[in-house]
This record gives sequence, structure tokens and C-alpha cells, in this order.
Amino acid sequence: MEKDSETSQGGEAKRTGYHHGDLRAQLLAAVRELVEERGSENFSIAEAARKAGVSSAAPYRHFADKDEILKAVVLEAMNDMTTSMKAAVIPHPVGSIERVNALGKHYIDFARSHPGMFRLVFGLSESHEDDEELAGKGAATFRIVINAVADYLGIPQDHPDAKKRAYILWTVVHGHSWLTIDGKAKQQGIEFPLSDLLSTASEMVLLDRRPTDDANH
Amino acid sequence: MEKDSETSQGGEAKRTGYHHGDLRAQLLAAVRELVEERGSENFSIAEAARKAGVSSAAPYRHFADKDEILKAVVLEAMNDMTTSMKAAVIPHPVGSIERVNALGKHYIDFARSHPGMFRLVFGLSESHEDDEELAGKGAATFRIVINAVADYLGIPQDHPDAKKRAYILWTVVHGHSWLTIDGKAKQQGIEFPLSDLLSTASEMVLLDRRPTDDANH
DNA sequence: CATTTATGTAAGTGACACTAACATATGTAA
DNA sequence: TTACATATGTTAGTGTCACTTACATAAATG
Repeated sequence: MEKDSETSQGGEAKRTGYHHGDLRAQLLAAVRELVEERGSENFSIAEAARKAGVSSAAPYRHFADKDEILKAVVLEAMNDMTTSMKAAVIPHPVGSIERVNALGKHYIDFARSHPGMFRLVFGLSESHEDDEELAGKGAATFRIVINAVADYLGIPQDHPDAKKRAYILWTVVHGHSWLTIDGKAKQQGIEFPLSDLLSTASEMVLLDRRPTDDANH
Repeated sequence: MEKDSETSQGGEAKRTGYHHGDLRAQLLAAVRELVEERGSENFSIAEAARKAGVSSAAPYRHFADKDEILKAVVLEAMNDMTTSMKAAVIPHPVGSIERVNALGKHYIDFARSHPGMFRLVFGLSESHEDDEELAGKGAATFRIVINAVADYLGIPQDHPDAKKRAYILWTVVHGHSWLTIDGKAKQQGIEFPLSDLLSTASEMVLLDRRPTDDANH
């Protein structure tokens, strides 16, 4: 059954016969494109089906409902993000602050280059909070940050201080991502370069060696 | 024309005659409730109309489309937020770090107590970026933060360093708000008290007196 | 009191999420 | 091969929604 449409390099390969052969994957690709084009609230499954060249009922042979499709797309996006961040860390020496900064940069770069997906992953109200698979992906990614922070500080990776400082850096990077894609940062005349923001923030959070509350007890 | 339904204390006062008398306000109230109940993506104008006791066409006598309704609701929410933050600052002495922390606390409290509205204000893809009125409200609120930071640092309120540090604090508070309402913070076992997070972050950002990049040139 | 204007209704239109009944292809077992 | 189950597609619904058009009623204005 491997004919000619299973690579889906563009998300646009049409089918040949009655059966599609690669609908699930192409549907997800179509949804990703539409989410970027129109935003996660303004796209329809029907249009994604049209884009994949099938009827509007076909998607329901592969997914229970719209929400399940979105969840699958979110999972793909989180995988991309994790992959990108794992790669980001490699060129920088273990224990360096650049390692921490590279993680922040790739997080924000993802948000800026895929704002629609970022909103989908982090902005949905019924945000699949309780989904094990998504939670696991998130934990794996946060772990990378915690480890980079612990290595820089020269403390064990399971020290609560590492987690706390890593979380504060996460909030900075996450908050800046949102404020940037929402246009709020520019609206308020915030225009310093990303590298400056990142290094300033990481130095503030990591060079401050006064004990944190849960480190001293 | 002030009969009996203009107070709209619950957002539920029904009408008496053919004309409603207070539809615009009650519609906005109904939308706010629905947004909190079902999330900003899963409510309909039709249902808000039903809740206000009018036909599904009535809202369009007061608003051009759904988007204009949402914009009006967002404006209300931003006013509430600004009011709350202006009040938050009063009990604390000018120049104190508590003044800064109180602002952060009220921002996050708003997000936690009205997650639906928070998502609406900050999470929509076509987020009324270019709307003058909304931008103005946002600027007024950010100004409060900048001033509190400048006063604490003992520098002029228009010093770029005040704006930069205020922005970093904004990202922390904004990021934490999102990660909290999305359940990501709890998911990753982040559970330290809000006051601890706030004071830790503000001390890291404000006690660090090394020059920032745009302060020294 | 007559008329304009504001604000309501009912009855559409077209799109969408999703379902049910049916069609075609594919895999597996005889 | 033939038979049948299963996977995956189609068409034709249903109910809801955003929004429009034509009409109705009431309030404000002259």
C-alpha cells in the first residue's frame, strides 16, 4: 500500500483511488497549516478535509471529534518543541549560562515562528490538562531546563532551588512569548533584543545567590 | 425609561415589555458568565441572547458582530483589572517593594479568579492588537508597574532601566498566570506560595544593580 | 399627534460538527 | 480463488450557529 502519497512532504499530496492511504497524517498537516493561517479558533475540520481532498465526514474515521484532532496536533507540536530544545543545548558546554539561554531562545523562537501552534498548545481553555501523554512531554522538556540550571549553579539536579529558579525562568520566557505574539510588548514600546532580555533575566535569576525560601529549611 | 431592569445586579433581570431597556449591559454580563463557564471558544451569542431573554437576532442591534461583543467584554475586564491594580497599590508606601509585589499579586489573582476572562483578554489570536482604546488601557496599567519599580529603585519614572525591569516582572507574572490557569505549574509540581514566588522574583529583578544594557550607553 | 429612530421579532442562508446508512477496498481464512 | 470481516471512504441527513432581511412596536422628537 505504499504507492506515492505517504511521504506527505508538503501536507498536500492528493490521493489516487477511493482510499486515501495517508489521511490521518495529511489531516494533521492540513490542520497545522490552517491553525497558523487562521488561528486555532477560526479553522474548521471541514476545511482541513477539503484540503486533504476528502469529504467532510472522512476525518471522523480517524478521530472521535475535533478535540481529539487538536490534541493530536498539540502532541506533534510539543514533540517538535522538545526536539528543538534538546538540540539547542548541545553546542553549549554543560554548566554554562549559554546553555540556559539557548533553551529560552528556542522556546521564544518557537512561539514567534508558530504563534498559532503556541496558542493551541498553551491557550486552549479545555487544555487537556489531565492527559498523561501531554503532561509527560511537558515534564521532559521542563527537566531539560532544570538540569541546565542545576549544572550552572553546581547543585544536584534534584535540588529544589534548581526547580524554583528554572520555573521563574520559565515564567519569564513563557510570559515574553505571549506578550510578543499578542503584540503587547511592541505596544508598550518594548523592543530590546531577545538575547539581551534573556541574558539579563537569566543573570538576575541565577547570579542572585541569596537563599531561596525552600532552599533553607 | 428607568423602570426596573436597569440595575442588572446579577446579569439576569428579565425584561417587562417588548423593548428590553438594558439589553446591551445584560448581554455583556451574560457573555462574561458564559465565557467563565464554558471558555471563550465554547460560548455562542445565541446562548447569551437566550440568557438575556431576547431573540438571537437582538444582539446585532447593539453590536456589529461577535467580535465586537468580545471586544466590549475585554474592555470591561481590562477596566476591572486596572481598577483592582490601582487599588492594590494604595495601602503600601511609595518606594516600597511591597508596592511592586501587590501589583503582581492582584494580576495573578485576577487570572486565577477569572481564567476565562484572562484567556479572552490575552489569548485571542485576532487580539484587537491595533485597537487604540485597548492599547491605552494596557499602557495605563503597565505605567503603574513602571512607576512602582522606578520609585523603589529611586530613579526617574522615565528611566529606561525602570521600564526594562518592570517588563521582566510583567513577564514573570504573566507567565505564571498562564502556567497556573493551564494547570502546567501544578503538573510540574510547582506549589510554592504565590507570595514567595513574587517576593523572590521581585528581589532577583530589583536587587540586582549591575547595569542593564540600555542603561549604560 | 405625526413621524422618525431605536430596538425588538420571525424567517431565512450558508457553514459547521457530527451521525447514520451505505459503498469500496484490503486483509485474512477457507 | 472465494468468502467474509474490517478499515476507510461517500452521501445525506440533523441541530446549532453567525449573521441578514423584512417587518413590528415602542420611544423620542417635532
